[in-house]
Amino acid sequence: MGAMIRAEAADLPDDGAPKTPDRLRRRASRLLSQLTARSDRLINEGLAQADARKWHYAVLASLQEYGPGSQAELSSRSGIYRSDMVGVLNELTERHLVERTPDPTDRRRNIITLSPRGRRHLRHLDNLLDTLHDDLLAPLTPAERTQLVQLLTRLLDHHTGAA
Amino acid sequence: MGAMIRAEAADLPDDGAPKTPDRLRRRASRLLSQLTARSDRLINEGLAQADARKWHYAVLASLQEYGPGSQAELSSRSGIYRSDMVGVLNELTERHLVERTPDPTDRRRNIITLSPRGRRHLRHLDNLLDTLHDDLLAPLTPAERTQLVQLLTRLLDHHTGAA
DNA sequence: CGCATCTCAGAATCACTGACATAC
DNA sequence: CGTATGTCAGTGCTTCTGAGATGC
Repeated sequence: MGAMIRAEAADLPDDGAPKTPDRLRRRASRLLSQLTARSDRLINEGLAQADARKWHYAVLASLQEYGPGSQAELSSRSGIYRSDMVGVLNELTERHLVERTPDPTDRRRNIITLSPRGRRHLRHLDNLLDTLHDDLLAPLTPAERTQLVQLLTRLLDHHTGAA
Repeated sequence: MGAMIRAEAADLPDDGAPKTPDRLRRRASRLLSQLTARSDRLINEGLAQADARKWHYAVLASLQEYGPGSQAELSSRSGIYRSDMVGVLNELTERHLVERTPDPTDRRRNIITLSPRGRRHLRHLDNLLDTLHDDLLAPLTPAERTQLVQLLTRLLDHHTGAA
């Protein structure tokens, strides 16, 4: 039976003896990817109930914060690839959340603007994401949450700036 | 030009005015997934130079810490799906890092054991991962690193236990 | 019989690349 | 001319599902 094998295993935790017990669970890279898997699922499922995806939010929020822009500009703002932006904007225009109009001063470009309906939708998504993050960060105190955000921000800035 | 559009945007940061400026960058879920993308690439590329992948490490380390076990047991220990464990173990046995022998007491099972060569390889991977994590966590002090690990651990435990 | 184990085949998703036409 | 833009097609990887064969 499995129980027997497991019992044997407990008796023979190996000779080479890991320098740090439990090191598998404590590797930051593993914690990050496992937690992110959970987080992504939580966020995706939550947003799906509002007929949205996380890239929708990224684009809408960046439009509200920085104003209208070309698709290439939206790409660098939100971190989506130029090639994937096309599909996201197709979905957003289908839902009449943004408008995609040709730039008269540069006919290669489209100017993307947030529609009134998009603005309303964004408010909805923002509230939705607030509650989803409450769930995601449930075990942490407010102080710990801001600390986590700070630590992650510093790491991300370091790796996006340096690379 | 793009500069013009961007200047206009700065003048019209929008009426609805986001409750929290910069909220896009501060969403924990976004920080997590973006940082994890960087982290995963860093770790994968580093391990590739040792002809390894992160699942190799997970399996080898769990074998050293908890001793031999069936494939199903290794699955739950390391978080890999049973169906994907097959391929990982194929790679590890090809490299003679583990041995896969049928369980005499239950002929459905294989018992996986760490080979001497696997033990040596694991030591190598552990050192490699130490330096990779030094790079990953470079901007943080030792105290901050352990704090990050603690916060992430608590979050992960909460979401694996509850679900 | 129901259940567990190992295995394989394939779906679904995502980050990412390459190439093209058009316009600057 | 070299470069930027929007678009589309397709790769590679990973997570995850489903089903079959064998043995309990």
